[in-house]
Amino acid sequence: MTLDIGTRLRAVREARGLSQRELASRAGLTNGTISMIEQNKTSPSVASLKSLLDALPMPLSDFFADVEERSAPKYFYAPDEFTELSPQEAGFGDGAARVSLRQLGNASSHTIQMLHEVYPPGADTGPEMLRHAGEEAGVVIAGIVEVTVADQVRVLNPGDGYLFDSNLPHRFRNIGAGDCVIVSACTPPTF
Amino acid sequence: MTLDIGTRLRAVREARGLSQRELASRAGLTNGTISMIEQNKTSPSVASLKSLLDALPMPLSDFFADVEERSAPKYFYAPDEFTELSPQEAGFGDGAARVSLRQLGNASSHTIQMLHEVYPPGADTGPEMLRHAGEEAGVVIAGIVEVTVADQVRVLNPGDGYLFDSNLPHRFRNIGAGDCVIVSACTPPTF
DNA sequence: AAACTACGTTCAGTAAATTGAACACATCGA
DNA sequence: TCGATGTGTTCAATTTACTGAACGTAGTTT
Repeated sequence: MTLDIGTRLRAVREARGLSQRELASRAGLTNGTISMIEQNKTSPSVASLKSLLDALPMPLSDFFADVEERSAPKYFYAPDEFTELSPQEAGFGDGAARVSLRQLGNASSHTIQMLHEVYPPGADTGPEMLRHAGEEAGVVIAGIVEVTVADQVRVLNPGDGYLFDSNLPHRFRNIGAGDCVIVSACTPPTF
Repeated sequence: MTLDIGTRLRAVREARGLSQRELASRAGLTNGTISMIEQNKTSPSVASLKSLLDALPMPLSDFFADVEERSAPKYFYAPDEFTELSPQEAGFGDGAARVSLRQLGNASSHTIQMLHEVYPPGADTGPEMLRHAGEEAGVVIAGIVEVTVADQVRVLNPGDGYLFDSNLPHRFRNIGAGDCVIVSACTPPTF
């Protein structure tokens, strides 16, 4: 529970000049429940929280907008805090191994999306070219990848980079014997 | 539970191309739990919902923003759906009876705030004049009220109305023998 | 002081969310 | 056709949220 709902609820309750018991009776809950929620001793069900906010009144989206903006902004991420984006099969060729697209943070709340990508040998984004809005750039960390952008085809080795408008049709293909690792960035984030 | 979290969660999960089991393992929950949440058979704890949204990823505020905007807009309110605003004592004089300020809907998501006000005999907003931004207007439904606005004092009877800039100091006092009922509107809503 | 009232907190008991393992139904390849 | 793998659902067991009544404190009234 890294989410401080308790102090947020207490703040908005006191801003309305309500006691725990008053709010409880309006929301159809008990004062003890509110006390424990405000101390972050329990994580209320969404239904309970909705009852409380209806009695204030305040919409859930406003409540969480403030909760999330007050929580300390996150600047740093450990490897296991990246979120895997590609559940779907993207492997081609033999092993049908999976492509890994691990995203840094929550792109939907930022204007940039950074990915740590791993393409197993033979992996291919497919002959049907990708196109989407924005720009993307990347650097090859390990392995060998063939990148096609519009009418250009280029083989990139570790240390090489790329940068192009995402509207241009493009394709990635691991033509090496080992995994290909790329760190890339897109703006704006694409889903 | 008038809040359709289930279909909302299912929509965003499927938009990401995730199965219930995949999302469950990323969020540290079980597939059964997600199934029941998506069918609205349980109301998840905020902690659980946060885990699920972190794994997508999506902020809680965005999740509920869509939930609430998709729910049919509410245009009509029964008497018991008004929310009481004034827990604090406002009665003066003898009985120290309570003023009732019942608000129509959720003013914080609108630009107008409508109140159904009941002042018991002797009730008084106090000699210290009120001032706040916006404009307010009202109609007296029952009883007799003395209204002071700036340097003007006027006694209003049922059917009478008022309209003034809320920045002007003002005061309401029930000088009748029975309850005084007023329906009023403020813009923008004041808290 | 004593008695009253309103406040937030605590805790055993109850109700509900969550688990873990089953189930039923599809699709795919041998 | 048969197993293997994928999907979502269901259900007893367990963990957790929630209740209801207690408690301790602070401020007022008598």
